[in-house]
Amino acid sequence: MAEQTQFEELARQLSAVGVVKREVGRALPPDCPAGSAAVLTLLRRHGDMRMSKLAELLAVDMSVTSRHVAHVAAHGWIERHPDPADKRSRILCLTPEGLDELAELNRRTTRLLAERLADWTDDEVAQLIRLMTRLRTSFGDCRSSPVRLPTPASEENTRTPAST
Amino acid sequence: MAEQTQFEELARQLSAVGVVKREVGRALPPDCPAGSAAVLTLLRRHGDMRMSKLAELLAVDMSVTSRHVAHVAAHGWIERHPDPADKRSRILCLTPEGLDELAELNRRTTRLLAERLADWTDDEVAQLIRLMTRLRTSFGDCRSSPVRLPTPASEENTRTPAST
DNA sequence: TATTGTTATACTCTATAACTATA
DNA sequence: TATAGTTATAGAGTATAACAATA
Repeated sequence: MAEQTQFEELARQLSAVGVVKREVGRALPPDCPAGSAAVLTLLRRHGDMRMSKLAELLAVDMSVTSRHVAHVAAHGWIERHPDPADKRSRILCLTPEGLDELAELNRRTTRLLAERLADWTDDEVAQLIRLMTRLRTSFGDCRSSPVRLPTPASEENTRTPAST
Repeated sequence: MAEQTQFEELARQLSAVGVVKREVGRALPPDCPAGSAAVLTLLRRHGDMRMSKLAELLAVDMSVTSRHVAHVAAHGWIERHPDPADKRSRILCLTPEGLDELAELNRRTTRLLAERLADWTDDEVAQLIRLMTRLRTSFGDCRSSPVRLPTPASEENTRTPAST
């Protein structure tokens, strides 16, 4: 167990990391805010899914998820198919255009981070990733669990069907 | 230099850490949102200062700083004194009530983090703090530099005058 | 009756621009 | 003319509550 002073310091770090988030956000395309980017990223990582599952992965209320998804769908980056097993549900699927947008997102964020973290070693970045993942796990965020990564090579929309 | 895949993953971690920030935010007193908490914390850490200096430490626009400061001042947690050296400026000073509020903030955030991070070692927390600090440094955030910590024992408002 | 998803409303945080007062 | 700070406005993100459709 760590000391109290450490927890105060960690709270400050959490409060202050917003400046990095904002700068990464400013690097995104103008029509793709951070919420949309998160939707696209999670859909590629976890495959097709329902709204409720996406809300769980985003760790925000489903009403928030609904708005993000509506924005992403309006741009043609995803499609909402009816769920044959439950007519209340909608299955979210990335489109080829969504994959293109995702590639552009990754280009931009990767370029920015590579520039700013040019003097970081591979191991340091890995450690930061590991500790941030663990932090989210400790706060009960299901997104921190390992997931399958679909091969981004295929531009075809061959997502697996939603599991629930 | 780290690999591209790592940067994509780091971008995801930055996007996802919001869930932790939100939960810490929910632990704050209802009349003290995160922005106010940041103002109080920085004033204690760095001592009395002008608006422009606080905006730099917060790493947000001065208009944002002005609103946070107005909220904090309305609660009596700080006072805005005229700067004899420059009539345009205002020197921000923590009040005893502000120190009390700060103590309450620290109690709450510390309790939450101690609960959630109960299985973390002292060293792990220290490493996360170190890496997050370095991350902000790499993004040019001046707040990441080491600062003097005033003795929190005294409840008297004996801040040092602003340096600029 | 419970669950899935959407919409309306409100609040926080942020940035840009216009403005006042002073340097 | 430039700078310190405030205020108005707009936009993104979030949560709660009310709602519709379905289970």
